Amino acid sequence: MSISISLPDGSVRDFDSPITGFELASDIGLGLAKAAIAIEVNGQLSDISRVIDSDCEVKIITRKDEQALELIRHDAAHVMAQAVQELYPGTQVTIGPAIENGFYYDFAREEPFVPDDLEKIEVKMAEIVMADKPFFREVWDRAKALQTFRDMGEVYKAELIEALSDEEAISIYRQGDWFDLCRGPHLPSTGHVGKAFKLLKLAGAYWRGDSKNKMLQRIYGTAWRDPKELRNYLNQLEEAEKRDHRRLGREMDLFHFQEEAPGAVFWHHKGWALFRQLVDYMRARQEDAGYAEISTPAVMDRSLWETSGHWETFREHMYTTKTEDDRVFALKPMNCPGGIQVFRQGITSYKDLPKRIAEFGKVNRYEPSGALHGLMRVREFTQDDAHIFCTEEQIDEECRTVIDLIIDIYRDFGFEDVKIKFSDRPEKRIGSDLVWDRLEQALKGALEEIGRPFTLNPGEGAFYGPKLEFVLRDAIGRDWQCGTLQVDMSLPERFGAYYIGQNGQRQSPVMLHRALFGSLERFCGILIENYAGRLPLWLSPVQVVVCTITDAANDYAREVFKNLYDAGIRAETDIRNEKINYKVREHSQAKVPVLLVVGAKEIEKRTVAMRRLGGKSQEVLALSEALDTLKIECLSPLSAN
RNA sequence: GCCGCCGUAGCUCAGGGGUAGAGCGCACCCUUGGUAAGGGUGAGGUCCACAGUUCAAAUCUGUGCGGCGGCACCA
Repeated sequence: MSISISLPDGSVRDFDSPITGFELASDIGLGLAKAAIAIEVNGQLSDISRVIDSDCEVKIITRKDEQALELIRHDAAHVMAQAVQELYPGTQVTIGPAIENGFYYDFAREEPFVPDDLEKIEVKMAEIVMADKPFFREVWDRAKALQTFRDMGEVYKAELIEALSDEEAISIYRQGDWFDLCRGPHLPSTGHVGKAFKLLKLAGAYWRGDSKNKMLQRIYGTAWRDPKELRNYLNQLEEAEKRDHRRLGREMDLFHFQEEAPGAVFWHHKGWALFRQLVDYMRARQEDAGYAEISTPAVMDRSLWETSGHWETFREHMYTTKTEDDRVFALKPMNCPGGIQVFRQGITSYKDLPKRIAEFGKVNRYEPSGALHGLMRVREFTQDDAHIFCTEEQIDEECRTVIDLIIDIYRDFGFEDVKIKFSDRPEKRIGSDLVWDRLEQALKGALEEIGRPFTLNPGEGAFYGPKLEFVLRDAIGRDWQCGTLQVDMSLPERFGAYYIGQNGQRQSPVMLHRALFGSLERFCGILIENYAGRLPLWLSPVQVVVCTITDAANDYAREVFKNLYDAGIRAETDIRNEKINYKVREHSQAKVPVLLVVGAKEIEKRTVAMRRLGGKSQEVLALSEALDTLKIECLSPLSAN
């Protein structure tokens, strides 16, 4: 019997009998054998001790490889579990995978862990790592495994074993006296975890991710190849914290929240300036794209929500109010029912379709308290909503136009990386399966025609129709869901909306629901974080501050300001009795993109000293020249097109 | 909603069973200074709310509200 193993460099090695990964590495070189921590067999990561008994492609994994991180993290989870069980006897282990940037382990224990426990656990983990116990893999008989874990009182592990299919091997990994049910693979020994790990936070997590189940205690940690990488990562976390829109919102005087209005934004003048910019921009884009803007009531009678189906499918998220005369009203959680009422006025001919009706609608949704998060998840927000009423034949083109518009608009805000998710029928839905078939087909068809890649999100559609979601990636690699496009035949029918077809008969239109920013509030949050507060000039709440060197320049500063104001630039003057250093520092920290400094020299020559945010130096320009430059730079991308 | 942590000056935070603290900010005064903090003086607090324990509660206990980190949710 001979086995031939091909290596990544293209070479092939033949062996007379099965060999382990370690033996293979030794055969290649002693240095490699020393560095080897795992192998990849036909692309599948595996223990270094694994026996190779057939022809295959093998890659020896060392600490330098990307896969090493996954192993280190997974092993760190095991080491943590052992540490926890040694420190807190009676604690049950459940699952503990490697995740992006780290790992976690879920434990079942009556008493809660407290933050101080993390330090103790870390110390114990370090001991286990120092002990450098080898990981041994064992395959157990199902009955034995079940019995063993049950005897140990590990009911969650027993449940996991029961859930494993018959053909799946029940593997156990042992590290010293401690062992765990685990699919593997693992590093050669606990020592390989190294020192670059840190426990980060405690959290609750439902068993198997289901809120009907018991809540477990999760401990999150991070682990890296070496302390330098760890430090790097921790710095990254700090940096991310600095661009947190909630912190910047306060520092830049954009908005605030307070107890009496949980999940609702108090927009300050500067934040509102940003918000208004977004609305102005979108309004112009939509007008160009043939939309007509409307506005509909915030509070409407219950009967309308019963007709729309919201009362049935969405009620727990709706704010309602009962009036003196015993009528029940609801605060709108969506704009679509209102939009349909406008469409229903008068008689629409097929010649009038498509009708694109837009609304910057403020909606209120009673979100679970734990979901609230700054501007990103609120209970009251504004959608750049629109409803396109069209014929079934027009779905395709309208969808394609919307998709193009979204992509184009995101680009104007600096987001190039946009992903699309396609969601089909959910369990809780209205409308017949036949209609769902047609709508899903139509939406998917439009997407395919455009030729943009998309991923499938089964069962995640809206209750009235399938949808697309547009996910953009920000400057530090986080994904945000913003735009959405939904196809709907149910609501128009429910409300008896119709148009007169070519044959003179009433027809029910198709309704496309779409939002591009999604929530204006959230989009503001995303922009703030994406730019770390340094918004592009056209979006900046304060574009220019005119700073004086001494109060002899006050009049000139006012004149410069007047010029800026007349040019439509959002400007302020700073004529306080402070040194220029102080003013520069303060406005720089407030992320003002342009400072114009004026003193005696500038007055005399009618110039300004322009300093840009982040710049080290300044440029002295004639006032008129500075105005011309700024006028152009402050324009929104709209005018540039 | 669930688990854990937290709530003290405008902000960031220290303290802690018996007159409430710092830095920054703010006000006033001095200073008119050329590109990331000039100096001095001063004002500012129902220590989240309610209940309980106690001679005495900002401090301990409970409940509520809110925030933070996760989980679940995001139609």
